[in-house]
Amino acid sequence: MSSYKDKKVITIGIVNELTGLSARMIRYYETRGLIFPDRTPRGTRKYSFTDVELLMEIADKREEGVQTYEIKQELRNRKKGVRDHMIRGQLNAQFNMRKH
Amino acid sequence: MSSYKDKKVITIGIVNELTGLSARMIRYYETRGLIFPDRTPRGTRKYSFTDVELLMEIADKREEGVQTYEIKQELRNRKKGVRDHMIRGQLNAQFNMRKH
DNA sequence: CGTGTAAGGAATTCTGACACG
DNA sequence: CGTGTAAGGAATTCTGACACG
Repeated sequence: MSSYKDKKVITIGIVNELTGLSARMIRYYETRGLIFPDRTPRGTRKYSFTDVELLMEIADKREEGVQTYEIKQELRNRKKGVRDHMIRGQLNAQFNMRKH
Repeated sequence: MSSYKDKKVITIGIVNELTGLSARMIRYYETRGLIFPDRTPRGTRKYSFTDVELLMEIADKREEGVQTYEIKQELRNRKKGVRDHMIRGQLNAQFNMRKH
């Protein structure tokens, strides 16, 4: 299910190059619960390409004036959407099993 | 044609974690022409997942006692294989165009 | 040939805080 | 609330070189 896109291997400086967001902003979005980098043994943050994409979405929202808290709500709902989708998938699988 | 796998965004420390190869070895394989990282503006090396995979292959070859020069030959031939494959693809495309 | 290591410097990252608003 | 910045320290990376073999 996961792949290179989800491997957390990008340091904050590179994320800055990729997204245009300052390290300060990137760290702040973490304290606000929008993003969850891994850490190396000594604490350096590591991000995935998925994280980078999310940060770019966050940047867009912020430019529209959306506050971090609201963005967090949206992300929460989106996750719920994914969960529902997976549950629906499971139910369908069970249904199909009984059908045959 | 390219994707996340080919984006050069991984620093040498992370590559070390991922491959188990020492920074010294990783740099050495570069001087031997086996691997070609990008650089940040100030010279820090950046690798792709493809590079990481290649380094693991190189590590295997080295364990078998294959010298870097020989590994380079193999890589050269492999590239040639890719080129031929692409040329063949183009020829086939032209052939098929005339067929119809 | 391939890799380790000590050396010295430059650039990176981290945290907590003050600033503005 | 969101972001910049100066501060001080710790960890990273870089290059050129000596070592062994």
